[in-house]
Amino acid sequence: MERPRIRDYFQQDLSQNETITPKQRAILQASLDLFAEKGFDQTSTSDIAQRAGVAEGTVYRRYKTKAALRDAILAPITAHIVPILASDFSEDKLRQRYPSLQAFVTAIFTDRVAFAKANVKELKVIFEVAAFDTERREQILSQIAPKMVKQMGSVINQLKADHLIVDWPNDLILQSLLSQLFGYLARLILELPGTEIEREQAYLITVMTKILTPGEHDQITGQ
Amino acid sequence: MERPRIRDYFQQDLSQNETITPKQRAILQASLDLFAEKGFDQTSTSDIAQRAGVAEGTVYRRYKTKAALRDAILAPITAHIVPILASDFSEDKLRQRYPSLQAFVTAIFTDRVAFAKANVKELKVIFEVAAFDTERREQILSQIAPKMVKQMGSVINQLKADHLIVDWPNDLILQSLLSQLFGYLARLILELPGTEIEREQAYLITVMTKILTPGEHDQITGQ
DNA sequence: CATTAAAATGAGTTATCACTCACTTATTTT
DNA sequence: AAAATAAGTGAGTGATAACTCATTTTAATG
Repeated sequence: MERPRIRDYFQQDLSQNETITPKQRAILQASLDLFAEKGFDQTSTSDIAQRAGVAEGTVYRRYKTKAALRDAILAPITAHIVPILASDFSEDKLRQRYPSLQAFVTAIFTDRVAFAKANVKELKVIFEVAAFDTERREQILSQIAPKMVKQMGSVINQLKADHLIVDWPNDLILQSLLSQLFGYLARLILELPGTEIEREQAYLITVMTKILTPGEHDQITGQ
Repeated sequence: MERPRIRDYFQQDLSQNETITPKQRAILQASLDLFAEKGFDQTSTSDIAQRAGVAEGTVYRRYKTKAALRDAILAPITAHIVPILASDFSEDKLRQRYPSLQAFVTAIFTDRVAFAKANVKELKVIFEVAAFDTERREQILSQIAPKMVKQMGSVINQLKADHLIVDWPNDLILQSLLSQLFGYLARLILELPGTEIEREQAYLITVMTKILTPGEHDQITGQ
């Protein structure tokens, strides 16, 4: 159940070249918390200073601008979200052959959901950027999407060869999987009321398995 | 293919009590456009004035604050999104019995997707508010969710009685449907690259039909 | 056409907030 | 322990942006 947190990768990143003081760490933590709570624009640098228990000048010691501060938070997310979401993940989970579709779906999803849970704040910050900054959104996507399509694609092809999965184009398969995951994450991030996480998770796996099971309804309708 | 637009309901709302001048209309339109493009905080009132072709003072004539301006845009959305998303919709589409699951899904989704397409800007503004304003999010949800659950629930029950749909709790059924819709809308709103709308829509219906078709995989797994 | 009311204007005010800098405190080096 | 370097401070600054108001323009009314 121990999941890597983006925070940890951040620490790791820094300790190689530079050191980070406790106050600077407090500033990063406060920024992350506040950006996730109120959004970037609604968070002032004096808010951050107050929450971190430092003077406002200290906020500007390491990071020249407020935007740079956000970038510092986002950097490890975009840098490590790729290995976590695709590569690293593939090493552990994608190499092996899956006996059943259910096994595949369960492996993938318990993993991804746990990761998301451990990094809700970071995801919220990255979603805010992606929502209104077109350039950055495309940049982030261009980092993540191709690798993911490739990695997952190979497993899907394997499952296709074993006739364990529906014979749809890979991008469409990924899309419906991601939609379900995305819908689940949205409820998680927004803390929608009446959400019983355990029950949902089990259901999510059932639904996705069902989507992917080969069957009679598999021809894609419409013109 | 003619879909009601939130804009129209807005106009309708106003013309009952007060009149709205062309300049005030231009201000509302400019606000909506800019809020959707850049986000609320990144839009200044002088931006709005410029886009609308009026003086900045004019912006403040009817709406005392910038927030009130956003509220004025949001009001008809939250007020009419309920009838459109649930009631009105139920009159037209939910009353009739559906011969097949596919017919049901197609009816529902072509409808909802067309509506969303016609109101992308409004949805974007409402999502921004919902993302960081907890109170408003809950308020909006409390308006929409129960009615939707009730309306859709009756149709789902009908389909259940005819054994046309999987025997899951209604809230879980709605959830997976909404996840797929939500995932689709996200791609639509964010204009993700490589999105072929027609193909996606057909696929969406196929996936949702598959989810809802009764079958062997229907017991919900997990502890 | 004259009068009155409403709408619109834009220069001006106030407040906020990102950011700076001269200075103090802590830490490391010699 | 003295000197040097780095970290931290907080009052201050400039710019921006929300908002006001005295005045002008437009529209409505008799």
